[in-house]
Amino acid sequence: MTVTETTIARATKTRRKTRIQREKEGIILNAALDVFSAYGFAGTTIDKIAATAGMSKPNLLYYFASKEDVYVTLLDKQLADWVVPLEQIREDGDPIEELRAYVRRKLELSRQRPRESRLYAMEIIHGAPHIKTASFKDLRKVVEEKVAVIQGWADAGRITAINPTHLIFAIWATTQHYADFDVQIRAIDDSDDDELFETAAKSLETLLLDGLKAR
Amino acid sequence: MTVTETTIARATKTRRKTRIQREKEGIILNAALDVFSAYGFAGTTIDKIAATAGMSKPNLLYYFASKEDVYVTLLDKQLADWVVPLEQIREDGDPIEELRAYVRRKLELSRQRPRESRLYAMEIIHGAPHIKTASFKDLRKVVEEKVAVIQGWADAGRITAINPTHLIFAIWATTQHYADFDVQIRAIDDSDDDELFETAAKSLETLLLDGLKAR
DNA sequence: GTCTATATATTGATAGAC
DNA sequence: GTCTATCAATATATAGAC
Repeated sequence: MTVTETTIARATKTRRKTRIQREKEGIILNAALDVFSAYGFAGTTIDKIAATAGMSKPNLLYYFASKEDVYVTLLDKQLADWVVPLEQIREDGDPIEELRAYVRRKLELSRQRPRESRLYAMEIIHGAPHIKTASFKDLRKVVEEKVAVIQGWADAGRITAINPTHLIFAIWATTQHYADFDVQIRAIDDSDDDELFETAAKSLETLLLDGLKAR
Repeated sequence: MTVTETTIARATKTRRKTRIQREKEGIILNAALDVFSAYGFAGTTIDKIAATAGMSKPNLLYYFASKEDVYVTLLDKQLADWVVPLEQIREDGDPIEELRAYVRRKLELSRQRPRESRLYAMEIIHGAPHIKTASFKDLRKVVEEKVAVIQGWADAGRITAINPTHLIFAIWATTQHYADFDVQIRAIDDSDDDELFETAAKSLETLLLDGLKAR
């Protein structure tokens, strides 16, 4: 066996072990997202997560130090993804089209990742006890940046005057509502998934953006 | 002592006892609203509520049979108040003015009763395990009624075409956002309470209603 | 790495004295 | 009506065998 072969074998072995570990962690995190987003942090037991993930409680605790460890890992991941759609707004694009695309992205996330939306919403409603001040400062920085962009558009007369911060709040609120208040919406509206989200998208564009078109 | 006097004394005594009981229950419910809205149902302990209410745990359980009993009492109260602002929309009023007043009422509630808003939001996000199907049916009925009213305004050309159901969803989402996501909003916006809500009201009117004005 | 068994802590609810 | 003491049930986390 050559040195090269040995190196490859060792690297492969290490890599595979790591990959398996990551797979297990992925299974746990996916199960945890199910349970946390449905029952909240306090309402979730390690047993429930372990059962959902198809393993025993001590086995789960072999991969994560504690229930809080699992939760914070999940939350940090969500926080990182949180601002991405906002960051994608481009100053040099067409204002209405940029905002329209932003609303679409956020609504799409509500549809495709409602568990993440609910997890985040619950954490905020509870006063964000697990979110570091630094994370909020990062969010604030991105918001301030995009607020300046939108204000610039308004100043240039490319959209009508609006408070950009509250426009962003309104986009967050309306799009996330479809994930977070799903139960209530389903009790009121009988549309199937496709129809509901298509109608929501059109309605939100009309409501939030039609009034912004410079005349 | 005459019969009349005895009767009065007895009635007074009974009445006073009931009033005191109601006062105690009120103190407990207020404390419970504090704790439930901050920590959720599972995250709340009877001890925390009792301590906030300034009494012992067994004393609290003298007035309410269980933790769930306290919670459901609060939730039912909130459910009853929930649809009132919507019900107040009048078909024979000016459409934009009726909707404007509705937005104001909902925003005002977010400001003055944020705990109730958060309690309700958490219950919905968790899948509304304590809300009876009948309650949702009541809500649905009121929504359908007002959807017909708004649709009628649109059909008559008094407002521009919009999906009334999603307009109502948007009003709920945006107004409640200021109560439910308070922590996040405060991390982004430094305005004091008065300024924040005044700017929010103006922004929501512009965003949600300006586009609806018939032209 | 995964299991069973268990130590330790918390909590909902009750018993019973005053 | 209010208290102290306590029971019974859960749940987090660990010990230790395999």
